[in-house]
Amino acid sequence: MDERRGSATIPDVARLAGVSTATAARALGNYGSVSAATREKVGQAAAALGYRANSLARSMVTGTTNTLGVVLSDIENPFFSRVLRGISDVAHGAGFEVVLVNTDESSDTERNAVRVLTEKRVDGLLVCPADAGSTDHLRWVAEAGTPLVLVDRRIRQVPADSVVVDNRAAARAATQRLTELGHRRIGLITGMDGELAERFAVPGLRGIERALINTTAGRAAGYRDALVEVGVEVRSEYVVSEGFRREDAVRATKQLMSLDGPPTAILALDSLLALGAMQALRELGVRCPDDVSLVGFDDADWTEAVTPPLTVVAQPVQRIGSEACRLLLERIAGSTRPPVHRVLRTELIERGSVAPAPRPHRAERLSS
Amino acid sequence: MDERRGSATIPDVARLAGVSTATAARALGNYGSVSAATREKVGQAAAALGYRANSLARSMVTGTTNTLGVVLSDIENPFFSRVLRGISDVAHGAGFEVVLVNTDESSDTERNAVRVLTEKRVDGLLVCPADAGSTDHLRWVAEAGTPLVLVDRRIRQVPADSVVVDNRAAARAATQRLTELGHRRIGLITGMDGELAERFAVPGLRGIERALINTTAGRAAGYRDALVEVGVEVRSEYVVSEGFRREDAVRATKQLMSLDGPPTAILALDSLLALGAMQALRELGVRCPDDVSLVGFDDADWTEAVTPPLTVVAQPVQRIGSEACRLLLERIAGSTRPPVHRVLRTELIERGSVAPAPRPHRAERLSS
DNA sequence: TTGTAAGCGTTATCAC
DNA sequence: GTGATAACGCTTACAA
Repeated sequence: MDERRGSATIPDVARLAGVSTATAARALGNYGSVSAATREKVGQAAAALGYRANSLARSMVTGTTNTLGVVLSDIENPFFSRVLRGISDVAHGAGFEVVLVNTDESSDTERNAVRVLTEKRVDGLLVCPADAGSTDHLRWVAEAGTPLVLVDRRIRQVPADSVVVDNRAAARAATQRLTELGHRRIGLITGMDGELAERFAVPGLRGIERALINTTAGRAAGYRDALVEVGVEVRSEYVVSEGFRREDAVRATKQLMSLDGPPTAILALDSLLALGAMQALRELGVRCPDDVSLVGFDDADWTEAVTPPLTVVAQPVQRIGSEACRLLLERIAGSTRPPVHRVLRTELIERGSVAPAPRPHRAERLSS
Repeated sequence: MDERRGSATIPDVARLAGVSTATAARALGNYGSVSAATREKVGQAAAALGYRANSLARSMVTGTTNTLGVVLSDIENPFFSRVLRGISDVAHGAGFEVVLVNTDESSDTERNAVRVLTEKRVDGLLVCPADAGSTDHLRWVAEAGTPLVLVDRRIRQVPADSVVVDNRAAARAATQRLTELGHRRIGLITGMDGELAERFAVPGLRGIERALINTTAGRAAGYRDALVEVGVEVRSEYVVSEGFRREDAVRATKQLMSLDGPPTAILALDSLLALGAMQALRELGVRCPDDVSLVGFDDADWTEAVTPPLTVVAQPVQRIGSEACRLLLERIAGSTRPPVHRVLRTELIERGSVAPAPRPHRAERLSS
């Protein structure tokens, strides 16, 4: 009724109801004990004044905000938006709000976000760390006692729970499937940025373990594992890194197909890259899977609808978020057990984009 | 250094630095005037104690939180995740945090979210309203003086800024392109839920204006407009609403194609529905665009990579978010001009999925 | 430039 | 069950 700016406060309500502020507060906040009669009176007064609680004041004294901070690379990326969905569902189910920050893989932005969020006194933090190198801010958070869970990327130096996927095993399984079908010349589209790609540009991808925190690197390692298993040399021409966008994968694929002994199969390390590979094959007039088999990562919604339907490594994306949030809530509730590290399983979903290797001439096999 | 729980406060820092709390606060908060020397002293003391500001306390006294509340239907939906991206970029650029709530199109959840967010004293609210029917909570917000901007859906009863797309014109343009190419039997896959669909189940979609706030309804109206323009009767068999998921669109498409005079073109009202239509055509062995032309909404990343590349109505999705956020920031900065309603333009992107109507027998034309 | 002291709107601790 | 009153950590007149 009374539409004053700055709205009514508990003392206002108390005055109108003819009780003390303490009583009014108890009635409005549903704590302590209040008689039914006063509760009613206070409720009416509050309604009449259009009273709205002030969470800030409450948080100041209770020391809890019922808010979680979430720091991700890029919410526009379907992977992260599904992770966030998992987080959000669990959080809201438990009565927590979610404040979100995009880092765009910038470590500085991340550091700043973590600072701002702790200053806002979030009850806990979910972070998908941009860089495994600079982690002092995360260590600081963990050690300062703010509950923290690492999402999708684990960093050993940070003593916090984590939820990740076994990227290495996933890529290995996908590559194994291809070698089983006789493929020996298998292209890998990684999307790694220049710096990272250079680090791996050593023969046989041997630089890779150093950066296993990195999702892409883990997958690349799995690819190598599978090749080594069947005694195939890892050749650097077959590993291309042009960037993470679709157009980059188009270029990468064309580059692969223009090689002297072009690959008979391609593994694309995420769904956008797979999309680009698919587009490139179409543009080149190369038939999939007849001429080239294609395997992607992430079971995006289009993978089943395209022609041919794409064989993919599916990750439990939403569960990454929900599990992480669940762990965080346990910490917030007071759990003090040592850091937990959940590794979720992936699944190879076989659809139409993979076929046995064409023309498996013995000579070719040996030469690759 | 000193890792006490609950961390250091301004008085602690002040004591260590040998100054008053006011001075310390001024130094730490970068306001008022402090001599370089004291600033230095205070800074050192703060570092030594591991001081972190408490935004809650600051907000209590300043009355501003530098936080925006964002209420959307479903962050997992690529459309909303891109809207959010637009919001987030503008917000962070201006020093605001974003707290996000998913409503899943539930009006109750939305109402509750709005309450919680105002109690948290967000500086402004961006809402994509679930239901045009129950809007008292939004009116309340607007009238209580909390800046509010409606995103992607306008509600006339709520006196707030809004940013939307001209869905009707967009669908009309797409349909017009099809009629220009000689198509007369044009299927529409709307995805509307049962209740809504029923309301429109009157001949010629004449119930549609009543719910024009609804995105889907606006598009359906545009479809009708274009047909009416060329004197084609709107036939209800050609308008199917099986739901919003891909599988629903698959069913819907198969239903359309099994009609006596099956459509020669299909308009799918969002990107997931287009995906389903595409899948269904493949499963049916119907060639696109030779047998049936297909137009979708939203320029999703896969639309250019599939075979054939999909003709779509592109919306400036991210700009919906960024514009909305910009308007909100203006309000927060104190603008008191009357509500602004931005209507963003869409663009028909013609790719390979549309071709002239096959076998345009005069008889068929008239009969539809 | 610096210090004193009065709030901001709650909850929490006591008495009664 | 109810009422004073002291925090919570900060900003902000106002004075010095």
